[in-house]
Amino acid sequence: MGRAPCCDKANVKKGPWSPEEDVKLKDYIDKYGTGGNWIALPQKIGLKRCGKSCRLRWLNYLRPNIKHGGFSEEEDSIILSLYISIGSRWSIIAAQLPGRTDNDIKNYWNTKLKKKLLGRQKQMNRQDSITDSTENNISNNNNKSPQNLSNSALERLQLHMQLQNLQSPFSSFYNNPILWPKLHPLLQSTTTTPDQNPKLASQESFHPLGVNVDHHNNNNIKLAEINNGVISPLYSENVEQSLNPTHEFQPNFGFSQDLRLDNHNNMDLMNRGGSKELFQVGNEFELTNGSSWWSEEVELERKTTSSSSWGSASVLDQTTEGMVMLQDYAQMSYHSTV
DNA sequence: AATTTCCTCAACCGCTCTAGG
DNA sequence: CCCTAGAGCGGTTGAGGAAAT
Repeated sequence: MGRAPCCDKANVKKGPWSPEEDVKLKDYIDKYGTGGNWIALPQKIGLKRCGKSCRLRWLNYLRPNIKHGGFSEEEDSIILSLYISIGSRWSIIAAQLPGRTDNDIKNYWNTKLKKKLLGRQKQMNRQDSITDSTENNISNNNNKSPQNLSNSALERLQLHMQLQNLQSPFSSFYNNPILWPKLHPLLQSTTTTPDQNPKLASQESFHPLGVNVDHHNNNNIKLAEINNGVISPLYSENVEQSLNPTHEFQPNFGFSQDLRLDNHNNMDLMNRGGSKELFQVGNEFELTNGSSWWSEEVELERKTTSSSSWGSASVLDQTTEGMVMLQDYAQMSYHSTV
């Protein structure tokens, strides 16, 4: 029944590593490397440990250039930005922070950073009462209602809203490009900048925690930020790796099935029927159905037909908000269909 | 000073992904 | 294709220390 264990649990030591064990493991890997086989490694060096445990110990603690504790404001900002963008993909977030491990970042987020941002007096917070009721919905049913939104997505929404209101302790991050996350080198080349687009250069404010849009292209999904019209790819991966291929990615937008962003700042909303509507980023959108963005009837509506509406900050903020909700809603819809 | 509660973080668990046969 | 073993990942646990009572 079930999967065979990766090691003989009865003859394996658990719990904290002793200094002697650390030395054995580190010395061996320093000299010979892992040999590409963690499972066999503990036997080779006479450690009564599971191979997975050795791997974890090496990656999270013994590996050279590991930093522990003392997260800087810049690191906080990067973690926050990426968490809002991609959720709890700790390994991806860790890849943007040299010397940090996914485990470290995960612990730091769960124990400190999240509390710092969301506050700690849940029961006294009106928004958290919404959270609580939604959590109950999550645990009490498994229907396809958007109320099944994950805690992660809710947190991300709360964080985004707080940051929109400049209530975040990291508000300086918004005004300081130095603190903005560095893009992965592979993504940098495709970033659209104001230099490349004179129309964008005229935008005075730049909103680094903008919107993430699912960008389908040749089996790649890209999460991009739209910051006052400036499109900055944040992260990409192969759709076939990230999504179960037997389940089609079907954001339940009501009228749209797919959401695309091309290199000319155009966003395609693919209708279920195959036709598509083309919006240029910067057009006005609004969410209908009041403020209950997780409600089942949420849909996106194009407010005006103006194709050159790069307008005021308030319009752009509204656009941003709507798109954030779109993305979260799409993620939720995908999860609920699996 | 003793006890309880809270917090942190290293480590574990179980699942998915991937490569190779 | 299918199966299997190993790697990798994210969620969770629990020991130990700190803070509160």
